[in-house]
Amino acid sequence: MRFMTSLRFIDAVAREKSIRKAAEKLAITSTALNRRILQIEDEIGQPLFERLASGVRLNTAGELFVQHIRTQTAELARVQSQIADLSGIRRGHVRIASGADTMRYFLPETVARYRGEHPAVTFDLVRQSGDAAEQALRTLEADLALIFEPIKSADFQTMATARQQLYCMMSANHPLAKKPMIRLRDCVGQPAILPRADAGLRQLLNVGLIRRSVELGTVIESNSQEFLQNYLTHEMVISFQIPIAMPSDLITAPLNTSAIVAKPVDLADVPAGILHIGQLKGRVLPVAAAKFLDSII
Amino acid sequence: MRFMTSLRFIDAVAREKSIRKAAEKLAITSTALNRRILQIEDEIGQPLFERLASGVRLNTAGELFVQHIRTQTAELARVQSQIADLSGIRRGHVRIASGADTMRYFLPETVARYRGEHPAVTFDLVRQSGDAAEQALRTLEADLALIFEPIKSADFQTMATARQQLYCMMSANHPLAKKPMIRLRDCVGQPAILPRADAGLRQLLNVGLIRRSVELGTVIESNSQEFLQNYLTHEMVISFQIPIAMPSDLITAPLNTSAIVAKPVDLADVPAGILHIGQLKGRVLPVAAAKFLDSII
DNA sequence: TAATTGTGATGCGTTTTTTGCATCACATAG
DNA sequence: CTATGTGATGCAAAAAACGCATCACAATTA
Repeated sequence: MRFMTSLRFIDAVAREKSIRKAAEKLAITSTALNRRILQIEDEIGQPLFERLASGVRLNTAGELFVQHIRTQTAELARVQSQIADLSGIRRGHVRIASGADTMRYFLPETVARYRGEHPAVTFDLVRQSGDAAEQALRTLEADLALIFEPIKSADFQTMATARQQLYCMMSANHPLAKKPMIRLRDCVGQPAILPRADAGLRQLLNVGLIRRSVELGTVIESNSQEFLQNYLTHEMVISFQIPIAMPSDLITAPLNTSAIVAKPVDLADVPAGILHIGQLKGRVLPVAAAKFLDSII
Repeated sequence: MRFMTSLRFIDAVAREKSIRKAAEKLAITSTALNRRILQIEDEIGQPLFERLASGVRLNTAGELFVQHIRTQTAELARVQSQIADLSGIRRGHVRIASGADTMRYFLPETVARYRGEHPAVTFDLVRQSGDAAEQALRTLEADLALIFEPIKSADFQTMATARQQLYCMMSANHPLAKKPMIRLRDCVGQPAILPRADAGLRQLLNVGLIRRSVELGTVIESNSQEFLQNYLTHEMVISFQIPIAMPSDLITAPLNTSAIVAKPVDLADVPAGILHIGQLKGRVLPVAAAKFLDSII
């Protein structure tokens, strides 16, 4: 990196405590090195080194500046490696960070439909917690993020939202399965298996439970959607889910022979949560990502 | 700052989304600007801009790099202003950050003795909490720090230590004043005035109190040493202090007519705390500070 | 005390880099 | 098809960086 040359030189002189010695290591003459230092000191407006008979020595200003140089150098290396990691990124590529909710049905369907129309566009889909997804936007590791409640960062710019009512899921022969709608008080003491605390769904549910003073018998926590749903066929427990993470026929055709049923939770107990689709605030998205976002909206 | 030129240029092009427009604003020709950009892109190893018919546009790598440029620019400005603030700093100057403990007697005596031998050396003495003193070392606002327990940062390099036994202070006609040594159980329920929670002494004392299950009647908290000590003559309360913060004759000549007495707390109840004298790890101190440090040791 | 060694600073001619002009190739709008 | 705007490139001029020789100063050595 050309523009770092003078800074590297100053760092070298600080380490060697001698312009001539540093010049030798840097394979230039001492005069050239000396003049670079004088120039920087001139621009800073005050000396960075004390001149001694035995060489040079950083003064306090110099220590501050060298400290700055070293952190900047490390930062630059980090950015460079991050850019190098990007080299595989093709144009016409969309990178999406999302929670597990949308990875089951919504994103597979949406991406497949889009790729049907634009086969040249490729995708990266990273399953992450909401916090991690926001972080991925910030570091430009992702173009879009789908986050189900709550949005924590002011850097997140919501481009579209979808209301998602909470559903209670259970085996078809569970006592609660006969009700058309679930109240939280129906669930008091029921053995339940829940997503972990970092999931937006869990946080939404917790608020409702506290408000209604209802305690569940939480027997299992897992961050695996597949586990939560498949476990329902093995033990008489309840779980919770949002429609976007369920097979569409579970709600639209609830009279089928499926072993698992989903019943809506009364909105008076748990209000609908909001699924946010968004990007990093202020960022101008790559064309492919912007087009895909349009198609979702 | 000369070495920032190419970076400033890239930032300008990113803002203008056009090399020619940016060149005009920067008062150079578009060819010069174009070549600077090509050169940086060559060094990075991949393009930072997409070339469109209507101008240029950052790609993802470019966004990362420009993000880096902007933070670096802000950081540089911060360092520059910090350096500018330093311009008043004279050579032969020592900057010390310390808690209140050492400001009363130890530092006045030590600095005065040193200045007797080296009248040209000047001093800055800043009274701070332990945490703040460590921070001052890190930002190079101080050369040396004196901290009485606990050291929290790995950046702190202890150069010398002094064991300090805890003393209990009270009015000379306080019931406890007759004892040659104080046990914590003697203090149960005694009205006490204590330093605030960020003082090392308070933390040391708390550990002892919890271990011995002793509760004091804490009537006043203050971060002013003067208040704590002078208040003892007005109300029958106890306080605690370490020798370095007390007038030397309080301990060496306890039979004088002073209205206030100090009695050691049994080491089995509260172990001696350690006063750390140190600097920022890895730093080469200014000559004056190094010499002064030697004289303390 | 005097000579020697090692340090950073500086004048000057040379080399390298940067810049500006003219021009090309390309895309878009009219 | 033309006109306008864009970034890229060859070439010569201008500017900056460089290297050599040398100076001034301080510390060390003889």
